Amino acid sequence: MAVQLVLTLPDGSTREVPAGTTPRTVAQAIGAGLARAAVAARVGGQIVELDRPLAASGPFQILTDRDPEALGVLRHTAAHVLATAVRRLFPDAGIGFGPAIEDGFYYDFAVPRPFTPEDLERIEAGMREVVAADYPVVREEVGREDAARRFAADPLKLERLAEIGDGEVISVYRDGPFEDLCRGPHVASTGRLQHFKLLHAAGAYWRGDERRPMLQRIYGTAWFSQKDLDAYVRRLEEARKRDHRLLGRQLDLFSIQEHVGPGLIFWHPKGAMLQFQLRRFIEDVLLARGNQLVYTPHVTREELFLKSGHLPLYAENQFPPMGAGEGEAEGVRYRVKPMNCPMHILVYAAQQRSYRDLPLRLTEIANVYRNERSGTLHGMLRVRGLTMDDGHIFLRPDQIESEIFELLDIVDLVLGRTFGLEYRLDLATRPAEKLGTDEQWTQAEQALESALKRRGATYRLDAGGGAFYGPKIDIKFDDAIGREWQGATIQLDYQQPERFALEYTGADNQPHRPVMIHRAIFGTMERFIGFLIEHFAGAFPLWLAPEQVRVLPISDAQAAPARALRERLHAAGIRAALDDRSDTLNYRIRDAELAKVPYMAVVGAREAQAGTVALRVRGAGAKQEILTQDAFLERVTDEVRTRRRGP
RNA sequence: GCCGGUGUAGCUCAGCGGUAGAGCACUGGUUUCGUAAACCAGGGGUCGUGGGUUCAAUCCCCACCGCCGGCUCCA
Repeated sequence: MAVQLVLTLPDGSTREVPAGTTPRTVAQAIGAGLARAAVAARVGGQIVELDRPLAASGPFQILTDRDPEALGVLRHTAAHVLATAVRRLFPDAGIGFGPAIEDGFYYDFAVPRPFTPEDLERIEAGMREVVAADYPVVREEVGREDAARRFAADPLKLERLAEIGDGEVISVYRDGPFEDLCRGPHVASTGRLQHFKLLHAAGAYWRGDERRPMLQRIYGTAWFSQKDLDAYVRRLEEARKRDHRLLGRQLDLFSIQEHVGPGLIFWHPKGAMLQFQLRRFIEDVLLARGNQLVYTPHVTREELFLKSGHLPLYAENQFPPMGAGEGEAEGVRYRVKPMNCPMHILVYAAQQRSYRDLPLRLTEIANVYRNERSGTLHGMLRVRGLTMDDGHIFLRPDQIESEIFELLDIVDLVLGRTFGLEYRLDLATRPAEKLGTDEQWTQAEQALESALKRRGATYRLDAGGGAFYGPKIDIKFDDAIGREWQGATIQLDYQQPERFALEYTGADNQPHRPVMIHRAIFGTMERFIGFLIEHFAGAFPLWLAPEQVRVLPISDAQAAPARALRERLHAAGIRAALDDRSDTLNYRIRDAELAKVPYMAVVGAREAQAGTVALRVRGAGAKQEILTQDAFLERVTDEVRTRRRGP
């Protein structure tokens, strides 16, 4: 007589089954429809395949093709199907890892030559054969020696096997001819995979370690329906249209000139206007909150960065020394600065500081240069010449929490309340290699955490992700294609005040060492504006738009009144252009729409007569609105002043 | 930096071992127009750079540079 298990279903009801019953049987007992839609099951907290015998009582849920977790299971199997096909075509291919990832899956292979696009086509066709064969995906638990025998020809798998602890289950999944060391779970058979597509191949270091061999990774995507697959492909296409590199050219915002150098941005007038508006905005915000502007040199004697500790540690990311002769000017080696912190420290240290001066908040929108590795450059999102909105705050340890709280508020004011952006907060704590005492770290981490909690912010814990000099809060966002980038950052630093022997005189008339916070709200103008371009798809809110209004006379007869309207707008501080070219109105409207100008003010005979404008709003199509010039001016200036997000 | 792909006019792209083409953009002219492309004409390219093979290279080979997709790294 088997032991009876009690399963608690999601609706709260319970069901008694003998131990060893499979989820599939339970699903069938609940209903034939559910059994058909079933992909996997959640038992306790764990997702298992449908044919895994149940061993314990507890919460139980059948996952169908409507549960997001089920998609992960399907994609994981898709990775195995991929490996099955690759092994068939390339029997000697070594296998690495093949997980499900967001929107798809990949598998890494050790092969003597990289896959070609033609290989991918053959492999995808091979996958369709594996699907058509509808191999059951069979789980087997094996002993260590058995596993070692099975994967004797796969050194990468053996490496993984050696890491599995003695108490842990070693499981193997087989579909047809292919066997993989794998934790699972999987769908019941390869036939379940129908709607998939291989996307591309790329090199990837084994275990993400650049000292280890490079494997060939094949990426793919898989969905439960053709409709979902099509929607995904469309989503990728839409995302590509928002790419800031494409829009940057189409809207004439910026360029990168090959003969000047990669990663160096030319801000064209329209892009420069974006940056100008953002600078004004952030400087206003910071000045209103007790920051002081400074300007500091772009180059320095190299010793400064030796003292700060950047050299030689950071040398790989710095441009080499400059000057006459062998990297020297008058016998001294100069470097262009990759960071501003030592500069701001010198401003702090230029006079004696009292505890009454703290927090001392120095801020500078500064250009710095970093010799980023060539393969990492990416439009404006990753550059070599960066314009940081960089600030350094010098304070007493007891001021940390309130200052962090204040900084988080500025971040939310700028990113959240002004732009309506979604961003994530990561609390990065002490790494293995660190400087400073454990007490300092504990105090610092607690200060960051309690500031986050006091704000009611949700954040992820990035354990061990802190800098060697202190913990930090990183603010991250996604670009159009879904890649994650770091924008704002708030970092505590105990190290540099130490290295530069910074002091302030306390109320006790004794010298004390201040703590330092590095902070950036936008991060860099390049990355932030690149991100904004993608976020708004180039259709910037009025206050940011390089060109806010375009005045369009219907014919030459309205040239004078149209010009007068443009002058009125200029006088009101509005960036207005006049398009009185001899092209048709339709042509000029199309031109303005493509340039993503927020407002088109059309002036025909009727409007010229009545002192009105026929207003066309970007993206609103032919819907138009007739209003007086006064009303129009008021509306526009009001929207600019309040930094409204529209139109 | 590493792996793969790629580079033809300002942009998007076609082409091919016999020294280059389209659309858009630009310039000139005609058109004066009521909400997403009027018409006609014209100018514009050392085919990324440097070597090599060849009677002849934009095309084939090599190297370098840039770009794209990943990996690694980071604001």
